Amino acid sequence: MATLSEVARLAGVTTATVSNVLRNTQKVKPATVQKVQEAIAATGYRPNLMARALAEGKSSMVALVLPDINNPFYPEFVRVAERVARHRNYFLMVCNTDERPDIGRAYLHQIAGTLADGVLVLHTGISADDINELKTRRSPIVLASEEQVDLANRIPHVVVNFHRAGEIAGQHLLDLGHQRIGAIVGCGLEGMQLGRLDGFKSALSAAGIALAEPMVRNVSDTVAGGHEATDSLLEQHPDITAIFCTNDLMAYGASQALADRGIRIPQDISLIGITDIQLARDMRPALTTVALGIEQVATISINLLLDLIENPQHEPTIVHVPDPVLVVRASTGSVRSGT
Amino acid sequence: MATLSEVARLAGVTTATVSNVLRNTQKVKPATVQKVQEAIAATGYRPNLMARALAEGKSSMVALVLPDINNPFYPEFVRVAERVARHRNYFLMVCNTDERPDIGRAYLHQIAGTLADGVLVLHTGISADDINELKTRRSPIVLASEEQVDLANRIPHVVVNFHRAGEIAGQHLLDLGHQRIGAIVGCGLEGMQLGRLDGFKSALSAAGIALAEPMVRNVSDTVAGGHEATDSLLEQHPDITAIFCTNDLMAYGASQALADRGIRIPQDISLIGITDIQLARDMRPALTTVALGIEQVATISINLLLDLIENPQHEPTIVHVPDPVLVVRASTGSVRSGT
DNA sequence: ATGAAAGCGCTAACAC
DNA sequence: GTGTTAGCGCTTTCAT
Repeated sequence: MATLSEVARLAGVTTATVSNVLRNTQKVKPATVQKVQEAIAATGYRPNLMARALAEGKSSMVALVLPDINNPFYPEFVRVAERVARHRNYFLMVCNTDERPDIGRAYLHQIAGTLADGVLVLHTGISADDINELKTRRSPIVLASEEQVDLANRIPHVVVNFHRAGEIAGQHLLDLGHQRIGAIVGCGLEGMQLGRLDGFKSALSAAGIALAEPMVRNVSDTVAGGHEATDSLLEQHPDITAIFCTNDLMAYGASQALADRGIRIPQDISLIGITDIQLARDMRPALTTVALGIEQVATISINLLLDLIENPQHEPTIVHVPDPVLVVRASTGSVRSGT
Repeated sequence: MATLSEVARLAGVTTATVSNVLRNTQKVKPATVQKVQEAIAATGYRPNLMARALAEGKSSMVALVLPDINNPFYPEFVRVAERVARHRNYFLMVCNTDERPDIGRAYLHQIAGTLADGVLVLHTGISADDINELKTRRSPIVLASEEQVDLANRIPHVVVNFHRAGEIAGQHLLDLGHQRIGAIVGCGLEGMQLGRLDGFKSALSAAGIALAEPMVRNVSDTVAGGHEATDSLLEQHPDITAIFCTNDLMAYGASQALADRGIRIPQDISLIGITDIQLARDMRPALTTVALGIEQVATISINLLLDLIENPQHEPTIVHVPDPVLVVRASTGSVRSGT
């Protein structure tokens, strides 16, 4: 692997000149540029990014730490984050913690400020204390799409109004006349998805309907979790007319459980999720859901991180993404007509 | 961000000693180790991995370049690759090319040998020429799970017997009595998934059935692609009794198209895929498929890459993974009884 | 417009 | 055991 000085020697100039050719083409005499470029081509030279990073004090890499790359939400997020990062000349390094906070912490310790210029942390169960401990070193860390925002911990956040999402879902079911509704709540690494449930409950109670505790099921945030929770719900409350899931993946599981029992959606039971992942569009019946705007959240999050890298702030920045919006598809219908 | 020399100064030793404490604890006197560790704790020191990589000539990072992180096959692959890499003390850097070969090439040029000690390339449409051009520099590149293996290009390969997978799928449908079968073939970045189709055809012709060309559909390797292809197939060949898809994602799309038309699986039409992604298990009816053994392929691939990094070979290594296996679920049934 | 030289933070001989 | 001394490959003043 050719180095800068080999190129320099071959071109009959010094490394400084080659370095200049590599970025500031204007400073160098055209004839020299020519010679240097020939030498680069001849040697097949490519800059050693590690050495450059050391010298510049900046790696142009950012890390995205996430809990479960198999949960389709994350790949969708990664795709847009990677694209934005690339356009801003950063590499995106995806770190999967496999749902283990200790792995997330290890990544953070090793990477933040040494391999990556900044890191975006997504639901990995890493505590604010862990992050603040790392904050001593000058390398921004931003938390995206957190369930609950703690302003006291002084960490930059991108906040999604999950409460509102739950409320919208609840309101939609109420509008369709549903009153006996089961709720399936995911429990990710950061605990129950309580904001979403609270929003849902508040919509119901505003309409004078209290959501009985036994009609709530807490399960893992997976297809299997949604399936089990639905089975349990159906056994104890066969009279429910709708199921609310705090995310689409569990709603997909719920739809399978209903299909397995020959229960029709939405004629017998309506189903609503939150997020609007691709699967929500692809499944049959297509899922009514509350779209969080993955593309928007990802774009805003990665841009915030890159902005903070290039332009450090003293005050922790909190960015709110636009409110979620209802997307009506085929999985919800009126409680009476069954349409 | 504290550096080695600050730690050294604080501990009253030199950087060499601190460096030794960081790896070869045995060489250093316990009392010194103690002092150094206190200094490390006091300063919150963490090694600068870029500097270390420069000095060691090895970054302990490997890159995984893939075309579409949204295709569920890849996250499943990534999850196991990351885990294996982590256990072998490497970071895994996931690079999504968004189906664009030029992005893949750019990643390779920038990363191979400078940021990463090696790179694993998955179906990204990067040509062997591109890779061989990079090969000058000493940093292994391995191609995993290629559709077709070209031994002449002298690049390490992990090969999957796609032909056999197609054959197994064909045989299964034949065993169930199917004769009029539609085939949906994905066209990824590396062209049609021809090995799989060839295997399928060879099973049929061995049984004396020729697969008519018009019953083959080439489409993009997505849910939507599978859906469209199924619509087209059904319109021109309403009498088919089974559909073979070269992967599960398209089979999922096919199942939606069938559901949309009120066609029952497997009573009216049987459906079989290839790969065995999670979705194949989750969908209803659960998909009969030919399992490629994602976990196995990923493990073998990443291990090969790491082996080559730690132990360079002159001859290009070709590793074959075990043959695919049939997984019978609910989407296929006998052509007569419709069971 | 180009060269000389210092240094980014760390590792690795080799002395002592 | 611990210190000294070179680099790793690049960028970046500062001279010339």
